[in-house]
Amino acid sequence: MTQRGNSTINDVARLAKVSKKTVSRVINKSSLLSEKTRQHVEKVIEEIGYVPNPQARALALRRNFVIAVIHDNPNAQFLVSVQKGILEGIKGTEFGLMVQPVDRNSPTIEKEIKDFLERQRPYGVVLLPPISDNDALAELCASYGTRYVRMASVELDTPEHMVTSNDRAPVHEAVSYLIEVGHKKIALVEGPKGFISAAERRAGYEQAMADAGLEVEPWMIEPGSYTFESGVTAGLALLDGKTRPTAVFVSNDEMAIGVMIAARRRGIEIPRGLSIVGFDDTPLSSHVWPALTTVHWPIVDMARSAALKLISGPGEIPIEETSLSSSLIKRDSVVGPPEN
Amino acid sequence: MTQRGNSTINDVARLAKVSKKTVSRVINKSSLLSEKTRQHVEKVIEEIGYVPNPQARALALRRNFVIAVIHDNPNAQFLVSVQKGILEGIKGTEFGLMVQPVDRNSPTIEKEIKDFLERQRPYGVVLLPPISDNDALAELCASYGTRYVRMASVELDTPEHMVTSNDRAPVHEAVSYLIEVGHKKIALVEGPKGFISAAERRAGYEQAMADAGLEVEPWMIEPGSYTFESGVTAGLALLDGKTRPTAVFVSNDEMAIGVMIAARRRGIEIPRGLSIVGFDDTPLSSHVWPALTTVHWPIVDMARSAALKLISGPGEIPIEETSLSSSLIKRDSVVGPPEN
DNA sequence: TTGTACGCGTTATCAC
DNA sequence: GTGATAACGCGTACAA
Repeated sequence: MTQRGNSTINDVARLAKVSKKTVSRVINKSSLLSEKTRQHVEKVIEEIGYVPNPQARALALRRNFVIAVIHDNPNAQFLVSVQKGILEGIKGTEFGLMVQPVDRNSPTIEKEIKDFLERQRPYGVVLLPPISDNDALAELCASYGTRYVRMASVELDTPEHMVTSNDRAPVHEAVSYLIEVGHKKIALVEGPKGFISAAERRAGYEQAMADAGLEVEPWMIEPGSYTFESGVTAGLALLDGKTRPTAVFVSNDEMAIGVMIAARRRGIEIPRGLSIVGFDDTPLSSHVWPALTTVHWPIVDMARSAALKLISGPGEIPIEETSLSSSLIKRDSVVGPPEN
Repeated sequence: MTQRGNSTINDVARLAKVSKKTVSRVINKSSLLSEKTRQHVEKVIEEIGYVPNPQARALALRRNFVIAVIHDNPNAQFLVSVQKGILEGIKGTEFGLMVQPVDRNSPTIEKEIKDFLERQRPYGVVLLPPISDNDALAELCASYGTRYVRMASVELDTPEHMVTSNDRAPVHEAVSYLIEVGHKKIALVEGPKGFISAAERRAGYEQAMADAGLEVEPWMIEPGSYTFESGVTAGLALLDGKTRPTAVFVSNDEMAIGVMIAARRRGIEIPRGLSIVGFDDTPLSSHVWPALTTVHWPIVDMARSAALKLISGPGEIPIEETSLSSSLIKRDSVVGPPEN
């Protein structure tokens, strides 16, 4: 088969007996063109199967059509949701999506990102949590003239550079819900130290407890790292402690599943013996037994919004997505506390 | 902050009082250079913070440094594993990874891919199942001079264009294992019609049954679509049937989790009441209760191998990854059949 | 070992 | 409306 895309704008110009610029105008749908010329040129383009070379365009325009997501996040569902959202955002445009993982704990993280930026020069990047809270990385992007948007649970930057979810309020709602159905001994499994989202979710928990006049005792709080295993560990610690909680808010779904497993190991039935609320609303959460009550986190929407912010011109502010609020999804992992 | 990467090779040449070509040689580490000149030029590069423009390079070299994964696969864990493998394969190179989803059921799938190829002109693409079995799509890539590698369960193309896993043998092993521990009424939950992997896994099942002199009766086979929900449906159908299986091989983990849920709904304990074997060995499979016995599918290795095939020159054949065989991971979802 | 001149395929300028 | 001509920034023959 003859290889496509081997003809250039010059070939078209020659065959159509017009100038390169005219062909360029046809391609870019310039309005200053006689209908006759346009049709003629389009016919030639069609005939020889010409397609513009994106690399040459990128050079001439001094920009390419690539946006990248830079992350240090091992959670598969989260990553795919983000990619889905960004792809929705750039759908119908010329943009494509690149993915670049980095190592948060590496001392060379800045160099990793630098290298990536230099090698690919994406038009824009979206920074995912937890590395999105690193100001130095954002500045690094800026120093290359690369547009960036940061996804986080707190406003860390100017609005044009941020897509923010409010984690605190929905967690407050979730914990309040536990309190409403009668729980008093409500534990918290935290996210990793240093993660903004972890701090926000903890704040929501503490606030809800305080608002209800419930004291948060030290044994009620277990550390976690957003992984399944850490959820199991935290769950076991909670269940093996002197005092047992009757309910627990777990800072993400994956850990919540871990807590469920821990409960099973101790022969505790959920939700009778322990009510659980998670955070994220990953597909997983409805695939376990019992289905997990959790906070829906609008990752896809956030990612779409981020993409739109990146590709929209400086003037045209994208319509603010108003549905970026999280909400409590009530399923089967919560009931009132056991009588006693 | 002054913006990086705004200086060009000409600036360096002028300041260093050498020619562009000499600078180019320094960048590309040509050996034909006096050490003195090299150091001098490198100093200037350092001073003005010059970094080569990748778009210009791409134009001059007539190739960019992007490889893309094209897929129509909704499974998050699978996608992320593939991305991980590819990224491992291109680590240390100049390549970056793009992601392009397409709609398998859309009549315009060829156009979608065409548009993507024209817009981005990746150096190479890896085609994931199930669309990897579409010869027309592979030819499409070839017609643009884009290198491609197809991931599948069967050799569909020449070795340079294929990364293949053998699904049949490990499924045979898995079902044989069920037979060994005493099961006779072993059901199969199939993958979607038309998927090569589904057919291969079914073949492995049937062969194992035949080898053991066990007959596969019609009620033993339930359709599925690789989704959790279809697993629940298939599981219920199996359990509500006239005859109940004592074990079931489920063609992927997600459906296997669905079958587990179905069993719970019917009050059947796993593995006592029903032994289950899955396929994939996703992290999920060890996060459920009981932990799922399953077939480990070396997706990451396959993807890495695919990337290496793409970026290696026509001469240098990459070392064949020998560890691309799947293997049975025994966990807790299988015991012998109940006595009777 | 280094430099000159030109090509890569497109867009932008500015005159016609 | 249209067309020469010059960027855009880097790589490569070929010459020196």
